Amino acid sequence: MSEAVVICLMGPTASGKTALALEICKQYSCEIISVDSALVYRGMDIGTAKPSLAERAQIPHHLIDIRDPAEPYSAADFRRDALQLIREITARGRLPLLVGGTMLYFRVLREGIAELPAADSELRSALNAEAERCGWPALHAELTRVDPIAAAKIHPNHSQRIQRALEVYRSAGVPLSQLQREAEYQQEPLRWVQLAVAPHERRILHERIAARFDMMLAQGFIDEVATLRRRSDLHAELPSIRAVGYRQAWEYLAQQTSYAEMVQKGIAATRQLAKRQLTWLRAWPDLCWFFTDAQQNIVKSEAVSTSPVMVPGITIKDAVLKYLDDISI
RNA sequence: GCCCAGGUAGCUCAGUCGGUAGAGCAGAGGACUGAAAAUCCUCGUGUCGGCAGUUCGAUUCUGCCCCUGGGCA
Repeated sequence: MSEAVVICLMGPTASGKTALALEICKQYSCEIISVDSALVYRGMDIGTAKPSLAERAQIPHHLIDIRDPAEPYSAADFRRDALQLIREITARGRLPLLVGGTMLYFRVLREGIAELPAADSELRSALNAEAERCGWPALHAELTRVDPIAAAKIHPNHSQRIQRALEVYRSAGVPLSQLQREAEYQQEPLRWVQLAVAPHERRILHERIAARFDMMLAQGFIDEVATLRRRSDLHAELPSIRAVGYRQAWEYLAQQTSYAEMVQKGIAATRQLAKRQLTWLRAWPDLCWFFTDAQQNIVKSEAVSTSPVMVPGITIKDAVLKYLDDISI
């Protein structure tokens, strides 16, 4: 029996992944697995550009609306959930189509993740309190004593990673670097088809991001955030509320910024997200790239092994479907 | 028309007691193992509004002009 196929559709935010995924679903019998750390949250729809209920009624979508905004979700949770879904979808005789822009999730899914203690909110507050008193470089110095290998890879200002490394050491009693070294990553026996889509010019992506943010505002994004703010248990430190757009709207509703400033900062934060996603993608192995113009037509493409000729000028939908056909999916 | 305050990086502004200038934001590049839409690192030459004067040397002082606020008429 040949190994199961998994299609990954990656790209920066606002590159058109969602629409393209639905086109792929028209040709192949797929179920979509969302690879997105913000789409997991219920009640966060407009600002995350979540696929509509109508779209989700057409094609099964997974890992959307699976958490309350007060609850955490992690890369390790994602790996477990996604592998389970891939098995189930394949068993149904369908094709898993993974779509999203959370590149750490894609990496952890393919390459595995070490067995580590889960996040511990009490330990984290304790570490935050210590950092408040003596600063992160002092905690980095402590990490150098207990786990010099991890400390060498972490910048003294990198609060989040210093905190995590100390959290692991204190709760497991073993250095993070040792647990990572001892981890055995088993490769899943899957055939990965990895597609990347992005505008060939940054300017086009920036225009799409600005237009989409304006559209979200017109669709009632501020009301959506106001509804979240009415809950007493949500606050600005939660991963959900720190999401792009939500953080800025939250500050605006708390009267910490003007409306104009909120719009400008929200758009800038989205651009910065897209830039980080592109940094991941540039270094990603075995990607088949599709670069588009403002009309979502192909400007050029870089296929990996089979290198089908991709005619510039055809739509990205046709180009991707042709590619999938060429490699006999 | 007169008076006042300004005109310095894409934006907001600091500064140079005369020796051609630097922060924040934006932007670019990079990193990334249970918060990842997170978090962190690196990157700053721009007719210092224009013209003239003083000076070895002017973005800085002086004069005139232009522009933008605000005030008085």
